[in-house]
Amino acid sequence: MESIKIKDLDLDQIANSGQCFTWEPLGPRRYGVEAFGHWVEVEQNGDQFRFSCDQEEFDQVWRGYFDLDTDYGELKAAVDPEDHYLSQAVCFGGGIRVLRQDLWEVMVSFLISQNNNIPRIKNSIAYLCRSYGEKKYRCKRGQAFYTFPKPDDLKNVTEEEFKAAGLGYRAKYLPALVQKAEEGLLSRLKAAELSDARQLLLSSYGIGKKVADCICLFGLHQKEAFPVDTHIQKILALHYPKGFPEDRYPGVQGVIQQYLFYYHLKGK
DNA sequence: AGCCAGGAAGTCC
DNA sequence: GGACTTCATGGC
Repeated sequence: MESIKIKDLDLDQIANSGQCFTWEPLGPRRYGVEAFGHWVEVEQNGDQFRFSCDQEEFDQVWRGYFDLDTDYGELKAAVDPEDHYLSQAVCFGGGIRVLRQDLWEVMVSFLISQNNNIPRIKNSIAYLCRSYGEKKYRCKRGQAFYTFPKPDDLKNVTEEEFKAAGLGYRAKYLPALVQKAEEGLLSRLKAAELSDARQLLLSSYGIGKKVADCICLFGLHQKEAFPVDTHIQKILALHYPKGFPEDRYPGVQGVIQQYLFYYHLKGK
């Protein structure tokens, strides 16, 4: 595919934003990305991007995955200019978008993420993909890649086997989630309102408020979800002692949350 | 070496 | 319903 211009997208920022864990760094501003059984290599040069796929796959898979039909410039322009911390955060991480990832992959990834660090989460997920995902090839005679295992691929995996992925005490949560997926949890989540989706998730073993909100935001693309993790807690305590003014950003709180999170994670 | 990690369940009161 | 403890273990 020929080079295309995309605004408000920075691959390095997204790769390090803690919302996706399987991007493979291939070089400067260049990543291999797997989603929905497809593989693509993307390279960035300023606001110019090269996708290794053809136009049809781009329109069918990657335009949606990178959320390219959403205008993030408009959203950023609505940030309160008197909110200096948020303004700096947006300036620092303005190339972050909320990806439209696979729901099941997000559920498992963030179930694993609790009280965990991002490099370790990536290692665990890579292990799960290698062990239980489908092996595919980037192109004819190309290098192999592994898809994220589906619920069916995991239904006979024991807690002990999950521990081999380095999940620690989180391993016991996974068989329970697989079971719920087999019982149709995913389709119910997709059909639910945000508050109902949250409740459904909260009733799953090992999923609490923060993980539920992450799944709503990253897996269901409910951008009003505002996950509060350790980083956001520290930001709130320091910069928003009266609480963050979520009301000012109706429907896009989750995107704002991402700017704040990334700034605290990678900025100073 | 020791602290921390995109927290949640269990156990008190 | 809140505060406090426990939970595995790799990364840095």
